[in-house]
Amino acid sequence: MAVVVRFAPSPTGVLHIGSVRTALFNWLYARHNGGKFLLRIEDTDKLRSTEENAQSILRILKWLQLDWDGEPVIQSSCVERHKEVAHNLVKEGRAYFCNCSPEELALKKEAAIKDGKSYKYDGKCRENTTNYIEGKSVIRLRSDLTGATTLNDLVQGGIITENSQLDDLVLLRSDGTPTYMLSVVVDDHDMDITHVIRGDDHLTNTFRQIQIYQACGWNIPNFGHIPLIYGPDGAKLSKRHGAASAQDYIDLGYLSEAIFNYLLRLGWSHGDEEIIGRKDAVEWFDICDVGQSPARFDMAKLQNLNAHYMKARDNDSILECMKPFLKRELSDIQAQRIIRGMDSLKARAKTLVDLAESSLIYVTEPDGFDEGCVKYLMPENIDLLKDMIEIIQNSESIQQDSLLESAKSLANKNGVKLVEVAQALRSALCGRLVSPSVFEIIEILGKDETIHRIRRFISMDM
RNA sequence: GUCUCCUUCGUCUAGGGGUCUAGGACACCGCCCUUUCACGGCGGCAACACGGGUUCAAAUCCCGUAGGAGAUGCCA
Repeated sequence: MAVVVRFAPSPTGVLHIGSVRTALFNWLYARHNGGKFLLRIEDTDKLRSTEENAQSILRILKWLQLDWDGEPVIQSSCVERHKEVAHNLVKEGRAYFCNCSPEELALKKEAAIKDGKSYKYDGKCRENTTNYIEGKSVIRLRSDLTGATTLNDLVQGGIITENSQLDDLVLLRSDGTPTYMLSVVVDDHDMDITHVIRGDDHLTNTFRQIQIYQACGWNIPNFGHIPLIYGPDGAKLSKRHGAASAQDYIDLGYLSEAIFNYLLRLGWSHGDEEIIGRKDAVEWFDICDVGQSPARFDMAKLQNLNAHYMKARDNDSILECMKPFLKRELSDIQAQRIIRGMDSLKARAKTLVDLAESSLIYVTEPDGFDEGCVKYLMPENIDLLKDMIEIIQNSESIQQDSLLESAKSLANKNGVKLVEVAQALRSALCGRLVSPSVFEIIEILGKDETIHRIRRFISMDM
């Protein structure tokens, strides 16, 4: 049987990082099995859905290279079909018109809670298949409330639920629009979905949906419910934990391959493998291997992975990725400097934000000096810097190895350690005490810029 | 409240009855490398939630307990 899966986000907000993982697992499952990965935009909540959100979801899937097959299905365009299915169900006696008002129901619910009982619709209108009141009636499924339903979940295993736990769910609202429960089932059936892989939060809904499948006389697809992603405190990951949307992580300076690898390893593993690229992921992934327990999001591990993938990228492509974080245009000479210094820069950065920040040394002279730099404006340090200016000026080549040797002998001559010379230079050139090798920086900056920055530093009054 | 699911180092996980004095990775700590900070190398700390069974043998199977999460909408 050919595998057909789908990712069905609703464009009522930004794409949650947990949804991205759901998309990833669906995509991997499809690609691993040579099946199809379809997309469905669930925009039936017209009030909250926006075109902008829909576009941003597509953009993020593209960013992660989770390519989908065919055109996305827009759920709102299937509404007539959903209605038709609901009304047919009434005709067949599998559903009915319920004329109970929301107020009436709310009262019953309140009473049930007061009695400490769980509320379920009492089936008052169960026999009504004829009296449809426009604008008032809803269509409810006549659920089978006897026996039990068994779900063989691909991730969670066998789960049995007593049907008596269910009640007659609403299929069509009083305004005539279909509910989510109906829409998903109809669309998944119409799209020939064979495997529904989705978040754990839908697990209990699945038993209701199975009843809809049965009422329609349709084949029930396979289900796989993947655990939700938690924040560091063990609650569902959300905005209050900081970054929760995919866009948040893009803005934080993470590479798509780092996100891909991190999300994949969250709840899934392949022996001791940690660094897993797309090719191996497709080859190794199986939904059955996804863990049953929820995982907490660990930013430190993501950062580690991101650092790895930044080093793995070639310098030109990493510069392109970093540009948006620079928030300024680069001249050719600035770009060339950054490229030359990139190997050293990359080794020190966890994110593109870090990288952009540290690359600034090749873009402009320091626009401020860290507190610790002041020390290097003491007379004896200024003398060292003046000597360095002379050395640099008189050097035929400012190749970093020879500069290092010169600095060593200068330090020696003055009875100080090399670190004194290096930190004085670092202060002058970078305005801070942390950077790649100062001699590398000098080599890349060139004689003129280096001497300019040192003189500027010496003349500073701090 | 009711129903459902989950529970191995701080975190992600390996483990599917004996090979477990429980393995890997991140984080953390120490050492080495070193002009700073990183990178890298080496080493260390650290876990089977608890209680009962089953078995010659249990992290692994079963049952409870506790804790956590989700669902219980005319939201999706």
